[in-house]
Amino acid sequence: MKASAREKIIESAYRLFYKQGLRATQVDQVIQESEVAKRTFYKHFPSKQDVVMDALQERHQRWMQWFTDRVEALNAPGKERVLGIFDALREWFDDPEFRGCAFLNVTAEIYDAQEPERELARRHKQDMDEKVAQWLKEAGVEDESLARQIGVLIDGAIIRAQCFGDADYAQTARALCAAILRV
Amino acid sequence: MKASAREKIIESAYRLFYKQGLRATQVDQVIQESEVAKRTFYKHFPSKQDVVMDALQERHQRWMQWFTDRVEALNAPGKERVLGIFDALREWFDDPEFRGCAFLNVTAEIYDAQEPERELARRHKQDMDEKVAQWLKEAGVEDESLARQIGVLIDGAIIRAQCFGDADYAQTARALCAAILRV
DNA sequence: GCAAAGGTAGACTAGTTTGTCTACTCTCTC
DNA sequence: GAGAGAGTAGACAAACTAGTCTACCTTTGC
Repeated sequence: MKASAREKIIESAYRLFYKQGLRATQVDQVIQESEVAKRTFYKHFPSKQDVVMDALQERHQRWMQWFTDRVEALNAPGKERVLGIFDALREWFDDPEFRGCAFLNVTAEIYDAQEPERELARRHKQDMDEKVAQWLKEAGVEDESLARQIGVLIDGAIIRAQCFGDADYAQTARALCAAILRV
Repeated sequence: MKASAREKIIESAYRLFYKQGLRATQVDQVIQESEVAKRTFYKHFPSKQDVVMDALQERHQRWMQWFTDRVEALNAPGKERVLGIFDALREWFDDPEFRGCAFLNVTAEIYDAQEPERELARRHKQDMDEKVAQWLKEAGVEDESLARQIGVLIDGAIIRAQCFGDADYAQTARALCAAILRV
């Protein structure tokens, strides 16, 4: 069952855009790595931005899936599940491929907040926050401002882990989270 | 007292690199905005990276100065001064020119952690953390892990404010900080 | 068995971007 | 008043990058 050209392109784009960033990755590089003809590439994606958007959508879906699965797989009850977020993050930070949150990177790279990539980044964070809010609710936490606070903790931990290459920031944020949950 | 060509270049580079990012800003744009001859530019800065590094150094110095001054100007005692960090941040977030932390942006844009720009970004955060640690010490807080936690809060607030264009994240992080300081 | 859909190799175009170079001017200081 | 130091205008070279195009091949469903 061979992968279609489109799938191969998305796969390479997914990898390269995350690894190197949007601007630093050339269309030719994506074409080379996906082992596809230039013509074929442009048949599927009329412009670079098209492949960027598709790769980001893919990233969003896969990341949310991983995040949800990983946290729920810990099978921890109530507030412990919320703390489990940071155990999942730690695993991510330890991955040698880890290079921060693709969407925070996009936010830093694209300066115009109106661009569709930026819009997607906001939606990604919103979806993440909603998942957190759901877990909080399931844990019996009423205070709705907590999801927002935990959002700050998650992104703070991600950016610090990326900046310093220090996975322990997951633990740092976990301790903060435990404090506000009064666990 | 006219500004020297070098000063004009640094000033434009400082502004443009922060506003648009490193890769998105062309040397020609810096030259145009600084109203300097191309020849003059290359006499002072043999390559783009040279002007990038100098502009980032400038940014680091000015930001640290602003941060220190602003927090200390609040003239709040003890732990209140530490909380004042987030009041200062709020003012920054409200600035229409605000586009996140230049050094977190660099971290996202430059994927090779060995590059000198990335090294400078780490030093910037370290200097910031040291300042926070100093204020904590002056507030009589013994726990040394707190500076690290507050670092996460600061960067989490910055990145969220940037992503969503929502200055209220300063308040969100402030509340978290108050919780761990038990104020 | 054939038409349509999907894929291929890679030359080529047009525009951009970094950096070089020539030839010249202005303004101090000794 | 002459030479040094700093600056100017902008043409030019070289490399890179997004996207186009021609001509051809391979698989698959009917």
